[in-house]
Amino acid sequence: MKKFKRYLVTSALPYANGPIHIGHLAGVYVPSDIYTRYLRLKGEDVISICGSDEHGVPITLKARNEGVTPQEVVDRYHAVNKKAFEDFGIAFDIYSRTSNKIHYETASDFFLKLYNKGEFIEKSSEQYYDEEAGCFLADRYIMGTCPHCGNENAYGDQCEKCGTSLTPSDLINPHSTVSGSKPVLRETLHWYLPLDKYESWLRKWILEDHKEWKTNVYGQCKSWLDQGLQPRAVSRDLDWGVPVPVKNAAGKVLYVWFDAPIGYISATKELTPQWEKYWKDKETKMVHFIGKDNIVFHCIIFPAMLKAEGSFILPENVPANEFLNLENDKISTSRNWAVWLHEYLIDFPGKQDVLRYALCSSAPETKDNDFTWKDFQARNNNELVAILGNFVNRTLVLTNNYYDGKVPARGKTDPNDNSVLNEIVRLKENVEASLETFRFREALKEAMNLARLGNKYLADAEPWKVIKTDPDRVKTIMNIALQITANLTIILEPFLPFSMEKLRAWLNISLMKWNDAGKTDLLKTGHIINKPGLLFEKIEDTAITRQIDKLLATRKANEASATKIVPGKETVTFDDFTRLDIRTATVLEAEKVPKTTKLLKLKIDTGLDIRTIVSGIAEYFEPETIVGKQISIVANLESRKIRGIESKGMILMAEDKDGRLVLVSPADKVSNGSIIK
RNA sequence: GGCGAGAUAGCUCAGAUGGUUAGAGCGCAUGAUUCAUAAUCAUGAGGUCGAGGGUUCAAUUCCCUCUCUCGCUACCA
Repeated sequence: MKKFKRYLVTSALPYANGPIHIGHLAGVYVPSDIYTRYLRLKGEDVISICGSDEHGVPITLKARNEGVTPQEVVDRYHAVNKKAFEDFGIAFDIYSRTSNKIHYETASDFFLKLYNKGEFIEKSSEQYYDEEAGCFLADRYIMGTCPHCGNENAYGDQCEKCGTSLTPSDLINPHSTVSGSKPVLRETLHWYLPLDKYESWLRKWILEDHKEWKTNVYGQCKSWLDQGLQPRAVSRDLDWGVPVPVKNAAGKVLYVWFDAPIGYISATKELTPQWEKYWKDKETKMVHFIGKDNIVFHCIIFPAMLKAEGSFILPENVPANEFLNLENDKISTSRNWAVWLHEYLIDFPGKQDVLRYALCSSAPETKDNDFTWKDFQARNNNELVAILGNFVNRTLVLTNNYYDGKVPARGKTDPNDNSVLNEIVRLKENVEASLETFRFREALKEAMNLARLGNKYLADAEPWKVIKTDPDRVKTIMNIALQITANLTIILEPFLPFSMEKLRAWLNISLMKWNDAGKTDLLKTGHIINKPGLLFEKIEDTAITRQIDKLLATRKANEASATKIVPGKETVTFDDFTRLDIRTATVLEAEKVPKTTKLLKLKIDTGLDIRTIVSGIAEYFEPETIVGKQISIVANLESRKIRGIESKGMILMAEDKDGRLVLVSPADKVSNGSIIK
């Protein structure tokens, strides 16, 4: 394995439109923190970089909804998250933010460098524009009626009612949320990064030179590369972000995906004037900790940007994790289905390490995983308390009872003693090997095996019995138990920093180096230790029940809002109504449109004619069962080509709250083409 | 529909270039023990390794098809 002089560890910049939850922690920040602490313990030159990602449309939207400025929104969450990370013991060297001046400069410079090198393509396209407000509209700023479910408050990119993804032109009655006016298409100029230009280089760099990357990461990259890369716009029309630093770019900012990863660079600049040695020296190992949603940005796009710039190093590894679920349900900020870090820190004061332990133990390293409060409780009570806390407690209590807290001398050791002492080294090496390959669950398990080893040693050696017959032998036993305890303070330090600090205070020692681990004389004979307290305490059912009840209340609230009836629409005239030509018809033939999931191609008899309608109902109807059914259609809807098939009209469906579609049919058979009025 | 990842004991996960009884932790059962927060230690029960086919002397491990979960992507008038 190549040896590096220094390390640059980055953790995905949390988006500053909401607080941090356990999903972020398990996927990104706990692993990156363990890795960083381990490297520091080894005495490596390492810096850990993070900060708030503060640009982008969702923040401007949130600001608008709350009637405040975007800066106020990001100030709020930046403060909350910075403090929560600190309190939780995520030891970044810097937690910066992308609304900083230094970031604006860095991002502008980066853009300009590429611009001057001619790395961008300039292209104009048509975008929606609000003539009243005088600005271009992001998809999110356009609202209208969802063509799918009739929700009048659908966004231009997605209908939140039925989950359908949309483009603004799909909307019925589109209007700008800025001024309420009807948006028009207008030409606008943007810069594109031609990712396709880097495709073959990326292919080699990832697929050939980094076969050691995690399979989920490698596979995802391969999938993107095989699909072929397209030029990607690096700018957009928005007034919140880093302005595009060239002329004729008024009202344009860098696209958030372009400026966010540059945030790693600007944060490093802010941290140290020596930033370039971390970013531009081949002997630096850069590692990006991210969640799986970020793979494409960190493995494809950002490396392409760095490569285009020319002077930067590339990541050695991108150990992306999968997602964490909560009590069998996807974590969701908007549905409030989450355990929020800042709330956890209030509900479980002083228990940072318990959450760190629980999240690391079941981190979604190879597939999505589930966090449950019961598991959290079990991890604490059966492992931290029973195995680790208990071993430490018995050792320190016995030492205090027998020797008044003075470390006894180790005399002659027997074969079992020796194999236990050797085992310490072996475990240390195992932990190290796992950490180097980003297998944090395994590393933690091996580290805990040291406490298991200690418990077994005490049980086998039985000092409480031997003390009656051979007190000298007990000195050796307790010396070994104490050396194991001292080793724990090193090996578990990256995982449980708060508890190990406590333990060091009881042992009356200071923090040692990683390479001291494995030594069997960490505590000198005669060294005085202090009276211990409890390293961990049991978590009672009531505390767990309270958390589960909190989630149940959330679920109930969500269900109530989900079953809420869509509000009535505004009054229309009778004339409006009669403009719609709604009729009965009969399905003659039905077949699935090839290579689609939802589309059914139907031939129907409308009484007027036999025509084809394509409808997105294939998930709820088998072609065989729908043939012969009498249905209702809107016969005079303008025709539209779907998947190359001319669709004339629309089939009427009732959509249940769970999204299930049901045909709207006449109660008795009537002749085809009967008017519905 | 396309692509990627996954499916192994009640739970969380290892693992095998194909080869005698498939592993660990937690949970569970039994026994031992009392220094310790009813903690610990030992032993044990639990798996046709997602389903079906194929290749092979031999497959859970290789190949094919399928099902389910997650993600990306196409599609929904």
